Amino acid sequence: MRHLLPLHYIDTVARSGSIRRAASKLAITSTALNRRILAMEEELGVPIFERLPRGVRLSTAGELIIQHIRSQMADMERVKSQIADLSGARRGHVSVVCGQALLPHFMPEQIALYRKEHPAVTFSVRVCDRAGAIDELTSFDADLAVVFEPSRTAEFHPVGRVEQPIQAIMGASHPLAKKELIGWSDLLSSQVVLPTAANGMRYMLEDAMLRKGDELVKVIESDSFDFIRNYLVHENCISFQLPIGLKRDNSDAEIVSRDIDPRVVPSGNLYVGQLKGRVLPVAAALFANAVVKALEFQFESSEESLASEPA
Amino acid sequence: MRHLLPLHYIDTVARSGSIRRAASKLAITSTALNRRILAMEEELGVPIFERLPRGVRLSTAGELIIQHIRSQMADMERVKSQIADLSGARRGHVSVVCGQALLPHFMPEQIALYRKEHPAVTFSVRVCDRAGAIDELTSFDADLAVVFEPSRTAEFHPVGRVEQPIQAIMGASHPLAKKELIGWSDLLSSQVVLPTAANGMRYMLEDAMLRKGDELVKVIESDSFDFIRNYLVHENCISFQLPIGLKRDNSDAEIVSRDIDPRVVPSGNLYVGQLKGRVLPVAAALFANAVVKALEFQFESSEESLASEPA
DNA sequence: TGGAGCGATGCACTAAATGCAGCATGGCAA
DNA sequence: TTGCCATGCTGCATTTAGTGCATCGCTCCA
Repeated sequence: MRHLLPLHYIDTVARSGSIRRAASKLAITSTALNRRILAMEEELGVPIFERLPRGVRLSTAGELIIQHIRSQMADMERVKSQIADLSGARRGHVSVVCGQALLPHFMPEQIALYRKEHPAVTFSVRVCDRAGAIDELTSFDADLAVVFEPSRTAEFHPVGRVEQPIQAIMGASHPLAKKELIGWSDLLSSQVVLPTAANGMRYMLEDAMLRKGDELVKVIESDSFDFIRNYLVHENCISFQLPIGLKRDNSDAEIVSRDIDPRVVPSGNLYVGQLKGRVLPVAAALFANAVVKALEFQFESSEESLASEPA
Repeated sequence: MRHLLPLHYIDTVARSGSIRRAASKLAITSTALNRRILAMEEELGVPIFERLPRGVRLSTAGELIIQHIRSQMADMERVKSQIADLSGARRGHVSVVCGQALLPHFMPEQIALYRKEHPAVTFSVRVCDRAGAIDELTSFDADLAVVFEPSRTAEFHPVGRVEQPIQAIMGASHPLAKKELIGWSDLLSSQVVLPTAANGMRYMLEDAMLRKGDELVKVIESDSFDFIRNYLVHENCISFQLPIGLKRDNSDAEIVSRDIDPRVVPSGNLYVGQLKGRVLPVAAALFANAVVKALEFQFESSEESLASEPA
């Protein structure tokens, strides 16, 4: 799209933090880019960027503009996707951010299922913590977010929700593996491996500790669920995971999962959501729909799917 | 704004119905315009216009695109207005469509009041019937609509509402001027002057006739309230007007207004609204606010102002 | 104090956009 | 049917806008 090239330029400069860096990304000279930006600021009557000795930064006006630009570019994508939809072939790109629990089973399954129906639709999947997901949505870098206990913002518009009780996971030989329900004293007497602070489960566990006035024995902290899971094979520790991140038939030979007393750690919610006020491209909207349906089906929730804005 | 010049071109062609006509409006040659459009369609991969022997018409894809274009241009105005707002001076343009009842007193007062606070804000006021108002909103030709009983659409997002009982108006010497409350039999025995079909009051009166199974004696029909009012001075007829269209202190020497039995003609609603999903420029949003407040104050309604989208 | 990185500017150059004249086409009225 | 008009489209010369190169002045940092 030729006419929003200038917009793309500004966006790139804003992301790069310097005109020269942006220029090299855009494969033009810094001169040309610089002058386009000057011209823009000229006709706008307001500087978009503050000039710093080491580069540029968005001015207050620039913040407004960049938001407009990103929404404009995203909306153009939506229009193109709708046009493609007219001519029969459903094509387009869906950009999803999600928590790590979605990575092992749910997301791959869902995307594969969707792509079986619409092979011309491409996907990008990025991992995010609760706060990062919102950022990705507001910067229009992601169409959809699937997050456990997202940080509350007015920007986040939930389109689906399903309850997810946090479960304890451990190596098959762990003593607690014999119990059906894990209580608070079990947790206190165990060595625990925790996800890092940005994680939604960690957030809820911290909350539980605060209420109980006790501290868990944190021996290892990691931002990788994959690492955590594999570590439990080697040492008798306990960690945590959401049902959606576990094999559905509990067929993992190395790792077992156990319910936690809900009075100790209450259930959290897994949300599917988008940026408030945005109209998604057809492909993304349909995928969101499919995901919400799948969640409700898999966890036989009695929850109604949240009402979504009319397209 | 240079970068949305091409968009403006397409918009103008769509409105003009022919490339040559649009070109002359835009003060360029038809050649240049034609080629820009061809280029656009080229990079979009889809024709935007259908070529007819007498000009062009939007294709299905074009309909989608024009909607996108208009929303983009309107949003750019919003951004510019917000930027102007940053630098202290509240400026911008507010485009309002409203019913005729708003013209004699309410709108002039409100706009004058607002402009006293913000002299740099300019206004355009256009008169519309119930359906036309929605069209103006969806084509982004108007920011706000103030309409009596607007036609129901998902596109219309009400931000304020006030009840308006339809009143009977007549010359001061009319026999019914002696009565306080006008009943159905009074109306049937009178010669009535009616607004044309597109009008909201007419709509409600037709409804009343339908329910009663009686027909009023329509001697004159006009789309001008101004004409109707002045006609009543010359012949003993009855017509109708909303309270908001009448002098508040009932100080008109020539024309008197009387309540109508609410069992005969129920109250209608006057709505202030905008296009659903749109974020208004600061000036327009603030003006909308002021208008809603004024309506509620003037008619001492107990109604709450409807919740509006966060800006 | 010198070097590195940054944005801004003067100048020559290239590519894109424009205007002019003219083409073919399809409706419309005589 | 026939001439006429308005329409969208195209080749060519011209103008305009965008680009790249070399360079300046600035600020931070080692």
